[in-house]
Amino acid sequence: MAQKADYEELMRQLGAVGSVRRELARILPDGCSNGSATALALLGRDGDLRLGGLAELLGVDMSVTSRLVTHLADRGWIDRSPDPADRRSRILRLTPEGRARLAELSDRTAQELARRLSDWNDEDIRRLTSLLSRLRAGFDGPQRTEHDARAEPPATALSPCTPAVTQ
Amino acid sequence: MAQKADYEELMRQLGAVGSVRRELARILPDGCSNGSATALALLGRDGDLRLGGLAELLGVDMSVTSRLVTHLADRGWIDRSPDPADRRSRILRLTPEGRARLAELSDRTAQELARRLSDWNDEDIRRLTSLLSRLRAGFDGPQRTEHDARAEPPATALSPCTPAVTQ
DNA sequence: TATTGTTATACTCTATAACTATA
DNA sequence: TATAGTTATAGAGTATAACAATA
Repeated sequence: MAQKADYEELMRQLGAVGSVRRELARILPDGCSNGSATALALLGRDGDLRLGGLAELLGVDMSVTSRLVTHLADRGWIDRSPDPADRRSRILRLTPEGRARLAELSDRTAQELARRLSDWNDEDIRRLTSLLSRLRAGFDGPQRTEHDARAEPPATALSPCTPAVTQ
Repeated sequence: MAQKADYEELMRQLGAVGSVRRELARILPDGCSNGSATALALLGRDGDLRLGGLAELLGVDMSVTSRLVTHLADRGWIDRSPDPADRRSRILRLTPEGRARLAELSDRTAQELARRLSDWNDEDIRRLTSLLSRLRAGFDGPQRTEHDARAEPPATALSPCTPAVTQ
């Protein structure tokens, strides 16, 4: 186990991520919150999803995701086709307009990050991404105590994109 | 400049930090939000601060900080003594009760992080902390465009605690 | 005049709970 | 009975703007 001071410092830096995200959101166009942008990106990367799956990827409650999805559908960026396998669900998919929107968002975001992180090399960025992915994996699911940790299933749906190797 | 896909993935992982922080906040005692805990930690680490300085360290507006500080003072965890150098300001300082509270919070947080990140070694944690510190540094202050970036002063008050070396 | 801090207000994001429809 | 999703509501957390006191 690491030193307590190391954990404290990690906590402080995690808190600062909030202001970074708010700053990044400033460059997004109208109708595109951070949540909208993330949802579009996930649908662009992972293809068709159901609401629950998207909620899990976003790391927020289904109720939050439901309203977000309504927002995106109202703007014509996604469509919701019936799920033939389960009539309670619908399949979420980017429309061509949504894909164009996503491309624009990606451009803006990449441009802003390149500007803000001009002194970072590719390796730095990938390393941070990988570590954040591992961090998230550690917080998946509800709290399992140290007692039942080994009995737990390996937590499927959220497999990080970056392999998350230690080094 | 990194690949656009790398930036996109970084964005997604930054978004996930929110749910990690919410999960961590669940173990905090009543009256202690993430903001309260962070403010106590900063006052514990950096000693006396004025409201503006604390706001800058927290990365939020002074109005937000003002209410947070009132909350902490109401609970007797900090006191606000007059600043002899500037009668508009007050000096914020942990009380003994605040220090005890902070110790308890640190214990809980370290315990929870140790549990969640049981497969992390000290080096992993320090690396993530260092990278987040650099990330934050890149987003300091208002947006400076690439045109006036060099004319900008070096942004004093927020020197990251971790040296933020590239490796 | 400019700066430090406070307060009022509104906006965004989030979870909880009650509900509907389907499995 | 259990699950997927929707909606109503409430609670954090945040910024903007108007203001007071002081520099």
